[in-house]
Amino acid sequence: MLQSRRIAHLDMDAFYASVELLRYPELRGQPVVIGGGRNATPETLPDGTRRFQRLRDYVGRGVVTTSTYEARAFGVFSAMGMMKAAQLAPDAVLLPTDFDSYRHYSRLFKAAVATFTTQIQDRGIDEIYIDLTDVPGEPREVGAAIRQAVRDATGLTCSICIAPNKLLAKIGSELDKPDGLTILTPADIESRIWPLPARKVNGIGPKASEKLTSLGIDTIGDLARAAPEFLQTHFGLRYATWLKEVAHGIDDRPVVVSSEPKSMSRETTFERDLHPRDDRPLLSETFTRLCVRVAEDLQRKGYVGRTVGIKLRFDTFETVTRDLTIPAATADAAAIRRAATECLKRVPLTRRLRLLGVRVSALTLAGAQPAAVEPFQPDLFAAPGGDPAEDASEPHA
DNA sequence: TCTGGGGTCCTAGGACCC
DNA sequence: TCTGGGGTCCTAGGACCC
Repeated sequence: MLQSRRIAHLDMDAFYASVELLRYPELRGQPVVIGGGRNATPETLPDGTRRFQRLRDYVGRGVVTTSTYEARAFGVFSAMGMMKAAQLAPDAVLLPTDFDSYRHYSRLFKAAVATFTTQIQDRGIDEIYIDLTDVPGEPREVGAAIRQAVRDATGLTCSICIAPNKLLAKIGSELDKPDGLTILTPADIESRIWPLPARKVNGIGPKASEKLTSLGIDTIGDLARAAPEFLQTHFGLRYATWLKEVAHGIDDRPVVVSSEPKSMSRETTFERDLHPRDDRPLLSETFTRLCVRVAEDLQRKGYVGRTVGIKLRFDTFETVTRDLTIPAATADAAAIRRAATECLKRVPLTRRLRLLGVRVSALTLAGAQPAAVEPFQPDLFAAPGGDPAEDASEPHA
């Protein structure tokens, strides 16, 4: 029996928007939306006041990255198209994303938490899991101390849940958001977890929750009460088993302190859909630029990769990928472009393109001596033309 | 008034090997 | 003149997350 664990999930409150409010305190209390990119940078007037762009002035294909709680009151949430958000909250202030700033504050809050323990799992720029099992003190006191340390280091608030595992900690950190501290024990599952929509479980996304709803399963409690055979019929054994476990708050996944990247990619959505023939020069230039950027990312981080892939999205939003594994891992832009071009040849290019992407996966550390490109095989010494048995096994014409 | 960009993990079929 | 079966790699697509 595994020793009972104490796992925290820490989630920064409206992180990007809150960082922007540190820079522009005069926006506090207003609906503010981050996203869209291009040219939403505020203008500073001669008298020192700033003029902000409003959401109503936005034109383009961007989506909302984050919004303040005031903007959310208008129904503006992450991943919503900006044009739609502008309909809902035309007077909201629009700010461009500034990842450098967010990364800066991300490092600050993670460093603050690291003074308590090294058992931290990164979950992106604004959230972490923390294994507090070996950190002394009552959960509520430890949680309060961490939140205070984060606030002292950044001026920002976060929400924390401390629970027996990552599943419950993740669900729980949302329960008293923003600026919340939640403690969950197994005894709280029925009262606090079961009433929640199944969608709140990390791993049950839009597709699965829609299917569950169509089967009459709305809440996590419904899931707990559903017959295992019923779930298995509709979701397969593996997923059904997992659904049952999460409904009962069971999750043994460890807090993973470090991990190696598996892939690196760059992609871009065009401002207008591009035609493979008419816009060929622009497409070609973009293609090269994406290869160069992926190569730079690999080199900067010290990785090489063996599998090169492309991603195309057509004007219909249909998306296709192709990839190719090459003999030797590389971080060279030209080599990546050559392989990506081979991939491109395997896609019929007739429709207009909305998006183009380049990815390198099967990564290894660049410093590491590569495994022999071709594993040594006695067959290598066979006569050209390969295995003689091959001809013998050829079917009769 | 359509839907960003950077990732991870899973599934499934075919090739190929033993 | 019969079609087993396990393991691994490669490829494509899709769900999901932040």
